[in-house]
Amino acid sequence: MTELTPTGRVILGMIALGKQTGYDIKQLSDLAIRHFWAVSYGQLYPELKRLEEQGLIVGRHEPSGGRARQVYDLTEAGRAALRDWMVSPEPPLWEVRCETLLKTFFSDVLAPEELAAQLASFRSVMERKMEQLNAIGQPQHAGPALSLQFGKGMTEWIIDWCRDREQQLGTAREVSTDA
Amino acid sequence: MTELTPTGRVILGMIALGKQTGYDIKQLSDLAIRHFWAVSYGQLYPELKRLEEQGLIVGRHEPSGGRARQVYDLTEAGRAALRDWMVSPEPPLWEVRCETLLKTFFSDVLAPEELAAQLASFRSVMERKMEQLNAIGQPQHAGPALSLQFGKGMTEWIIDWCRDREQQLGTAREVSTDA
DNA sequence: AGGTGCATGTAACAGGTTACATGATTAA
DNA sequence: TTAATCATGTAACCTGTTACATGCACCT
Repeated sequence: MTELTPTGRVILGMIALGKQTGYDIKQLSDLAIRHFWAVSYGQLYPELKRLEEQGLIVGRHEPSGGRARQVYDLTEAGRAALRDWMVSPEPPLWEVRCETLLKTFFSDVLAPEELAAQLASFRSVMERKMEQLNAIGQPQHAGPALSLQFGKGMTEWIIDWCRDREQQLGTAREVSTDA
Repeated sequence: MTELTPTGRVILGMIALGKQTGYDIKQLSDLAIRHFWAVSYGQLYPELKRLEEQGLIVGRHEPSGGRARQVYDLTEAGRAALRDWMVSPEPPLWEVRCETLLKTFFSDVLAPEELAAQLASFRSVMERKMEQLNAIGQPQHAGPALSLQFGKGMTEWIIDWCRDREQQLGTAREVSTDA
């Protein structure tokens, strides 16, 4: 069984969706999946070569004009490896790194309005993310549409949570100044 | 200004909360913050030494019985560095890596029940996480309580989302078999 | 002529995980 | 006596980011 790296999986999936060059894959990744999976050129291009060595993809040189351009397709082995991963029963990876939650955890050394400011800063990051998600428009395929819907839903949930906490922190402040 | 690594920040925060040894910090990290921030020994111990070299913490050797034990405290510089980070207006880091969303994005090559199975597998990961969060009990401090509340809320939101999608996929299946 | 987009690539670095090694203490 | 817990540490590895370098094509 061929071992597939995380980035390798993304590449196979993207090629299956019809993205044929490293550049194309990067474009779509940044637009549509970076909310839950980041891809960088530093991983992408070396990984394309590795996948070709493993026989999971085949590339052909197909310049567009005088511009160098490498076009990839899945091999049968590649298609099989993608499918194996897609239906694998292994517990899926789920990782979150949230600096604001870390600060929240340690926030007993902060004044209420300082914590509120941190939550507001986080909220504005999420609001910008929401704008980007809204700018995408309805995807043609069901899979991308579903994952976009998840992204919007979760982002909204987080925005609401922050707003609620900020308000509570503000109210608590007022009450304690009144007293 | 002293540059603080991500793990360095966690350490300073944890020492401020009264955790004095590498082991203690790791215990509390695994219990309470691993849902949004992971810490490993391989980072922890080298980082403790680096922080001491930088003068942000001071350690003293304080064996418990014949058992080697290094106890750390914040210095004034360390307390200042922690505070600087805590109130920093920089846009905070927010990163998610979700394998199931990746599969969802590529799911047009799957049958509906195969995608549903993937979502169910993800849901069971989140349900186990929820059990762990429920096992924690009400924290004494406000910060930890807040971050726990976030963790529970977001986990529940995800569980609900998965259940809804699974049901829709099941229903769609029935309808299409009926037709 | 110059800026944006298409297109590929790498070197240096940062950050983190896994697996292993070691050994004392404490409770069953 | 033996298993769990306390306690520290590192080497090898993996994965990924950042910053840079290169150059053509197309539009204005």
